[in-house]
Amino acid sequence: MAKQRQRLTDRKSKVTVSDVARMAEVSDSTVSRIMRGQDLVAEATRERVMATVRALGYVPNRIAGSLASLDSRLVGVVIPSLSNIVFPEILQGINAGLEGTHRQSVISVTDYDLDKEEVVVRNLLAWQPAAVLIAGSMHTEATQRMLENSGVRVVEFMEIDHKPIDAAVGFSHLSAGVAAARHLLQRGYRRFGYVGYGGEKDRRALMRYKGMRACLAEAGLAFEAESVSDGQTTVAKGRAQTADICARAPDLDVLTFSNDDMAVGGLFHCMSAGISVPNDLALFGFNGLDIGRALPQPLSTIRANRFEIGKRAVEVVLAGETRPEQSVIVDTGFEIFEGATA
Amino acid sequence: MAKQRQRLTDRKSKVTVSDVARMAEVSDSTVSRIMRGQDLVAEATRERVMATVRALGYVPNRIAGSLASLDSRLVGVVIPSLSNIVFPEILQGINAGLEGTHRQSVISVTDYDLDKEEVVVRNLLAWQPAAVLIAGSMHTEATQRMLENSGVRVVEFMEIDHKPIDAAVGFSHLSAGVAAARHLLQRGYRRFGYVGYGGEKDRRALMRYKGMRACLAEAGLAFEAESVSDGQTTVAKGRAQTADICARAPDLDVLTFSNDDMAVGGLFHCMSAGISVPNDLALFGFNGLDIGRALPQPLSTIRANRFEIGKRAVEVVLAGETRPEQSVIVDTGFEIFEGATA
DNA sequence: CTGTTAGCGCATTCAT
DNA sequence: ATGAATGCGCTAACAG
Repeated sequence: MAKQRQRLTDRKSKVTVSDVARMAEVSDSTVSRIMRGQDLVAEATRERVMATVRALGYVPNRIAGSLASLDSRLVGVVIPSLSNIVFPEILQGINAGLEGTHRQSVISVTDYDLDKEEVVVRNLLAWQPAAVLIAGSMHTEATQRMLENSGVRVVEFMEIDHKPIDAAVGFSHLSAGVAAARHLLQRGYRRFGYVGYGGEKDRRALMRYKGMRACLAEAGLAFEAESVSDGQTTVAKGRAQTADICARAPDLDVLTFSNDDMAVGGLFHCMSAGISVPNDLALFGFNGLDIGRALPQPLSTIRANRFEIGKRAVEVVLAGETRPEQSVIVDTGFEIFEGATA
Repeated sequence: MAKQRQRLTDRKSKVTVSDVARMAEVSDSTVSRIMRGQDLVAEATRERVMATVRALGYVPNRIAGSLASLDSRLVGVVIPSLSNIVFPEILQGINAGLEGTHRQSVISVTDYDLDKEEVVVRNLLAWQPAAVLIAGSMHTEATQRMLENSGVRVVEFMEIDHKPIDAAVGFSHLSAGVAAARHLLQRGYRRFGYVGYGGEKDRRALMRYKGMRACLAEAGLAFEAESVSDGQTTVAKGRAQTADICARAPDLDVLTFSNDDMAVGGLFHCMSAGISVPNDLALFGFNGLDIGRALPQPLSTIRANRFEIGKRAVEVVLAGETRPEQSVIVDTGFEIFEGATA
């Protein structure tokens, strides 16, 4: 009785199915059916029920619903960073893929820290997600085990240079590095410098670097100077590191960057310092960001499609609830964009 | 019996508190207490239980936990876009503010569509979040009502030019527009052009525009040419629209942009077209993005602190579970960055 | 087409 | 310091 009264006055007290059912003079199940859009209900009752739903401002409790149906409709997403523009782009692809399904993404960020990733994955699995989309292939043993044993679909995205837990969507960063170096060698460059960020933390940037180095080695060459910084990737760092490497190694003929942000900064340094690009010094990025194409000289780079990686990753998990016998690998590829800086 | 056996073989079947309790020979409540870090348990039992937790790979089900405790520990976040870099930056601030608490953010994107926002908010509230952080102050009537009646803390972030439902964190975009125009007038500019995106959809860009226009009007001036595009904000669009407006109105002396992305594109056009900045044409942006400062000529702009907006928004909801009598307004401010382009 | 009956997995009294 | 009982709000058989 007291509780009853409270229900009517306390704005925060939740309206439940039973409240709606009682007022509409039907059973709970009927309300539940209607709310879930099942079509085996009489049009008349549906309308009556919907009217009281609106009158009471009833919002179904998905927590209770998920518990009862053992389906949370959640898709866990684990990314290393939000400050590197490529990850928001992947999130856009994921959202696009999820659009129209009844699934919701829950995003967690690891800051490129594998221990943090472990915590984040544990917390995510606690929500009983229908699937987990996780950036990268390198995890702690515990993370690996949790993901394997969870039984849910797991897509490791960004890279495909490994045997996935369940599925992988992305491209080979090693091959991308090789392709970049080969392209630049073909164009006649011989004296290479490297400007990057993240060091050991961004394994994928490292793989591209290794790919380039291996390709150069085959040609009897090596990077003559390198500049690698910590933390996040920024245009400002690219500019500063380029200034630094130009001072230390003035005779390079091409600078390869871990990514476009850094390369754009490199170009800005050259503009300011009066270095003619690509005649005095050529620049080559990685990612194919929008900004690179809008520069006074379009940036030479390797394009990869982040949006598509996100979208395809979702498609893989939507394709089936259970893991396939054979792990799935989707190669979204990459392509050289010639541009005007190399 | 059959179910029992399934539990042991089927990797997907979940381990529950009861499984752990039975194996560790304690009651469910004891396991529950331990998992929640309550300290009124004997060290010996705790260790025994934790050992079986690890052995079974038990992960507590937060859905069940939330239902039982009526606390989801979720914070709903509603943003219009992921492609505009300012929103990922705000998300970083939100994550930073949430770090260490036991709260998790759940992000939804509206694409600047108020009807979509309504759907998204309804879906979010279904998860019984402890709070909702939502960009902007303009909502449909239904959205407004849902948020009001939800009883949870609601922070509208980005703008503070309105009476909030509960709290607002951000700054006055109108004032920012006025400040920009006043600054440029003081520096002697008289013939203004405007380059923007989003049209009616990005209300905040519109507010800044209106602020500028009002300030110009006071000085007996007006924008002599304008170029506004649809869709998302990109450097490429800024460049194209600047080219367009320069062709149509060659005698302007300053171009104001809806934001830095567009302004950077504008600068790129000028570089390519041999227009001397700021002598032939001055450029003024908005946001204070990293890239603007790394340009050969630092971009003149208004800086606003997105990270802080996210962080402060979280602080407001962490400050208390119930809405204060008086709605809270946090002004994170903005500042003119002189730069070298105006 | 609609109602009844049982849980989903856990947190929370209240005992002991 | 630990256990037993109750219910969070909803969905899923199963009846009718």
